[in-house]
Amino acid sequence: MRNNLKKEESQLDGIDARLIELLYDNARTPVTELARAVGMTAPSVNERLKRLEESGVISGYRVEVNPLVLGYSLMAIVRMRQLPGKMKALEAQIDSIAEIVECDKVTGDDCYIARLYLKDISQLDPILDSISELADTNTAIVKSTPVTRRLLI
Amino acid sequence: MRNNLKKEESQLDGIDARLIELLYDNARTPVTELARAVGMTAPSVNERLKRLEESGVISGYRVEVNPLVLGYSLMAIVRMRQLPGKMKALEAQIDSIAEIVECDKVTGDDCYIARLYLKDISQLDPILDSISELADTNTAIVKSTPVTRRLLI
DNA sequence: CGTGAAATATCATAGCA
DNA sequence: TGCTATGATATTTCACG
Repeated sequence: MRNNLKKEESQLDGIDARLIELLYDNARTPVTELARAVGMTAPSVNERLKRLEESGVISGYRVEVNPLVLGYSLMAIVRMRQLPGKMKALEAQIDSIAEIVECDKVTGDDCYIARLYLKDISQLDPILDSISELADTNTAIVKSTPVTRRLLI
Repeated sequence: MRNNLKKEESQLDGIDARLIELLYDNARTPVTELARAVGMTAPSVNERLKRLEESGVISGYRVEVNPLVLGYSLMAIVRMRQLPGKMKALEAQIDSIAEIVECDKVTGDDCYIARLYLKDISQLDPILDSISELADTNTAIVKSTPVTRRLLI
């Protein structure tokens, strides 16, 4: 994985866009099948994928795991505002909590917004307690997901 | 993709967990290479993957695209509270905005929390305007991402 | 950037432990 | 559940337009 990410917009042609859509649907689709779908040969598709990877457009291929099936029946979104002088400690604490799968630092009154999976609601309190000396928190439980993470190209 | 998702926790053995980690790192890793990594033969790994897919633990394999390289230089998190009687219209509007790549409906004062990509800051106002008759909004710009979406198993 | 062809590697299935 | 064996596919490289 190279590091020559372009900051400027690298526009995709129709075929690259289609390849990415197909790989978003199933990242393990064989190159030959991708080639059939876009009306090209396997080697050309292979080269296109290499270019997309090396230019940084494609940053990876990831398996997607269903947290529900693993017993994580709740998702929560926790907004945090660190207490004075506690920023680094808060970030370390956030990083150490495995149930936090994502966290952004943002402008505005809330400083951090994190996404959290829980096996049941009783897990929430200990986790929030472990943060309470570092930040004020505000927790929302996810009831449904009108837009599931989707592709933007 | 079958639909026999188990609601109860289906615990992974060490090998399944390792396979998922390897596929989280690179979902296109050939089965033979996975097999080498876990000290098994390709057919057995293949069967394990099938089982993980059919039990719903693995819900898919997705390409990951770097929005920065495509010119989306800003990420924002928008919290929304729908105005009376506008819930369905708001959900439809949210769904129609391609830049919103994710949206959750949550408990609490904010009803919806969405993640948004922007090519530049001037794109923000038109998008918020298109929502303003359906919901009150509160927007935070992402400054950094202390925890990038990570695997929970 | 694309192709065809050939060498190498991988996948899928079936039969057995 | 796992392994070996095997035929069918897929990937990769290269010479060439």
